[in-house]
Amino acid sequence: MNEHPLRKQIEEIVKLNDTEFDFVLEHFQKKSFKKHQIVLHEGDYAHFEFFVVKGLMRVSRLDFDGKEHILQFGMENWWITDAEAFHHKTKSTLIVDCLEDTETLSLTLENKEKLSSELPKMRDFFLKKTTNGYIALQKRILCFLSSNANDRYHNLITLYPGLIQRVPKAMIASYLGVTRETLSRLSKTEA
Amino acid sequence: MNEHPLRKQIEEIVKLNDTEFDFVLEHFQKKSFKKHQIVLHEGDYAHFEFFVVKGLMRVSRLDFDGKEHILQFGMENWWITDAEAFHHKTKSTLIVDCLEDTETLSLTLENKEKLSSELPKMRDFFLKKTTNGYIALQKRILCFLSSNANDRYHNLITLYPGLIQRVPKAMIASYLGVTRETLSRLSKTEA
DNA sequence: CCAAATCTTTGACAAATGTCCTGTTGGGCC
DNA sequence: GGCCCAACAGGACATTTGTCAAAGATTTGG
Repeated sequence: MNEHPLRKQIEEIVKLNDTEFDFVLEHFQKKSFKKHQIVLHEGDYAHFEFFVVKGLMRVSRLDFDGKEHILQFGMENWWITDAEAFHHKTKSTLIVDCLEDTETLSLTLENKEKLSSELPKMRDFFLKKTTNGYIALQKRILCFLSSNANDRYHNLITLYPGLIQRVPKAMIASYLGVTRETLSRLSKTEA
Repeated sequence: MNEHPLRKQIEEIVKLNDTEFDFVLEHFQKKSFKKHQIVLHEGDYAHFEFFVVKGLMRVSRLDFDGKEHILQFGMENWWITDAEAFHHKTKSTLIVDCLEDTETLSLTLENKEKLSSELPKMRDFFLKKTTNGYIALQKRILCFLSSNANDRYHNLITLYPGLIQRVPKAMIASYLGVTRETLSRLSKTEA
C-alpha cells in the first residue's frame, strides 16, 4: 500500500477518509532544501513547522563561544521547527538546517490553527503529538539527570539506531551534551 | 477580584462564562494531601493529573542506586503528574509526592477527554498548555547542553525565584543534575 | 527549651569530562 | 591521480564534578 507518510502518521491517531486527507494536504506547502541549506536563521521569524518527508534536518543553537548545541534531529516523519519562535511568533534563537537533501511539507501557524478548527480531529492529532513530544523530552531530561555520557550515548543508539549511521559523531556528541573527544573515548572505556 | 486560580489560568488562553467554568469544575475532584505524602507510587497507574491550588509537589525517579532525580516541582497553578503513565495508561516509573501540605484539583484522563470534547475551547487550552510545556522542556534541555552547574543554578533562580525559598538545596541539586556538594560549592566559586 | 533529625558546608581525593594538540584516514572534487 | 577537507582517534594536561567522611548549622517535634 502506497500510503502517504503524513496520512499514515495522522491515522495512527485519528482516522481520515480520502477527502479529509486531501483537505489536510491543502494546508501544507511542499518545500525542498539542499544539504547544508539553512532553513531558519537565528533572528528570523519561524514561519513554518516542517514535516520531514525525506532527508534529515537539525535544530541547534549557537553558543556565545561559537559552540553549537543540537537540540533535535529530524529524520523522515519527524516534525521540526523552533517551537517557541513558531508558536509565539517571536524571533528565532535557534537555527534549522539540513544535513541531507530534504523534502518537507511545511505548515504555517495560521494554517495549523485553521486546520485545527475546520477539522477538529486534527486538533486531537496535534494535541496527541505534542503530548508525546513532551513525554519524550521528559525522558531526555531524566537521561541528563541520571546518566553519564556513556549511558546517554547507548540510550540514543537504542532509541534511534538509524541516526548514528547518518550523522557525524561530533553532532551526536553535541546532541548528548559532551565534546566529540569524550564521545570518541567512550567506546573503549567499556568492555 | 477573587477569581478561581484555575479559571484565571484558563482565561489567559480562552474566555469562559460562569456557566462554562462551573461546567469545567465539575470534571475535577478536590484532593488534599499532607506533607511527605506520596500521591503516586512507582508501579501504580497514574489516575490523575493534578492542578496545584496550594502547596508544593514533586515528580521524581528513583535510581538503581537509590539516588533520586527530580524531574519537576509543582507549586501553585502548576500541573503535575507522571505524564507518560497518565496519558498512556501505563504503570508509573515516577513518584509524585508532596513537599508541603497540598490542595489540588484532580482530573482523570477520561474527564480530560470528555471535557475537551464537550467544551472544545478546553482542548485549545490543553493544547496551548502542552505546547508551552514542551517549549519549557526544550529550554531546560538547552540548559543542560550549554551550561555548567553554576549557570544552570542561576538560571533556575531567575526562572523560579520563589522555589529556592521553599525547597532544600539538596533537592535543587537533584533537579539540576548535580550532587548537593557540588551545588554547595558553587556560591563561593563566583565573585 | 531541649534533643533528634535534617540540612548544609567543607576537605581530601577519585573519576569524568573538557581543552588543546597532533596525526591518520577516507571520501569528494578538480 | 593528487589535493583538500572533514571526520575521527588519541595523548597530555586542566578543570569540573562525584564520592566519602565529618563537622556545623538549622529545623522540627515533643
